[in-house]
Amino acid sequence: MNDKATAVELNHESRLQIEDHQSIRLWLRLLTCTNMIEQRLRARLREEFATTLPRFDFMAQLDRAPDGLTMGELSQRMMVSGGNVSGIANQLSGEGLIDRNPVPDNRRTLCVTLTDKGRSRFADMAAAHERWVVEMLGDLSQAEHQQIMMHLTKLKRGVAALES
Amino acid sequence: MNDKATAVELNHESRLQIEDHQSIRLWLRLLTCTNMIEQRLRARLREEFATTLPRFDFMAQLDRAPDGLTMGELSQRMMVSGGNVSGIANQLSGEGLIDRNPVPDNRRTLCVTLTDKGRSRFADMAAAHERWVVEMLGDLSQAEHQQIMMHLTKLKRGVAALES
DNA sequence: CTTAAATACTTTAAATCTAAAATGTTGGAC
DNA sequence: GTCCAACATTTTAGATTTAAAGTATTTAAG
Repeated sequence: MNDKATAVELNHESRLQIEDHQSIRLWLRLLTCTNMIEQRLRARLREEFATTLPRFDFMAQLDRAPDGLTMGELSQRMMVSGGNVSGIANQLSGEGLIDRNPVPDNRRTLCVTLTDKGRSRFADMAAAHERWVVEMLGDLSQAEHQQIMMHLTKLKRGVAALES
Repeated sequence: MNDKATAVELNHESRLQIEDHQSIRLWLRLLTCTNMIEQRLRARLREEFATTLPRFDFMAQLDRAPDGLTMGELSQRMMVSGGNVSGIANQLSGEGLIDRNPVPDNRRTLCVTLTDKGRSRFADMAAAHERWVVEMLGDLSQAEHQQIMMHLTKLKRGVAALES
């Protein structure tokens, strides 16, 4: 990338026409920010840990849930389809990073947990991941953090409250 | 989806442990908001226009650039890989929605424009798309809009300014 | 002029993702 | 108890995505 200033201009919200509405602008700005961060995290995970964002996300969800999660819970939390979760679970299970445990009272359900190996592997990645995120969001002050959080919370509630 | 309140809780930032840092929380909240909006837009585009978000985005970029865009410009603005843009261009070209014009001075370059059919098709989708976005972001006041925009602008600059 | 590096784009291979169908399980109505 | 709808997951088929390799063109250095 030759010219950073140019690169910044050449994404979603560039050259919006004046009559484009404010909501659209806000949505495109949100999308651009998320994409920029996501692409950097994706590249770093690949370069430094030879893994992918969905695999990292899968393990992150499990790390936050010491009692394990069902496949359905993982699907909801990762906001991806169930079939997708099955595929990633096959990989991680094959590599000995997770266990899929039967649940006594319900033979339909699987409870997924990190193995010791998985938890230790994730710990390394999580520390780096946090450094990267802090590096990217570090320009914002504590107060700004809180304001954006507040606004995004309201936004999220509003979207979630819509029907369908 | 049975219980909206439950669904809202069961995504990326749920059950974060106390020691998780604020930047991570903010990033996950950003990701959740974007994903929620993106999934709704994706579903609506499929249901009502039998198209996909990347195809819509491709046409939106062209609609905003009356003189056309090269494949490389499209790739940068859409923030996706070049190969991806090639594939979508093949589809849209096959459906007569775009033209790929040679550029006199540079035989490597293609200048992509919307056809009349493409521009008219896009106009319908854009109107609906804008309604959907306004519906989702409508809870926020004018002042809140401006504040979030300001913050996201700062965030975007900060991320873009990082090396690599 | 010749060659090599850079550029613009396409192709390829592999992973991811989705929606929908299929499989197996559970629970309640009757 | 039987049946049927709901549920949890996997499988399938197809589209999308990416990174990297490949092709063709341009630029510029020697």
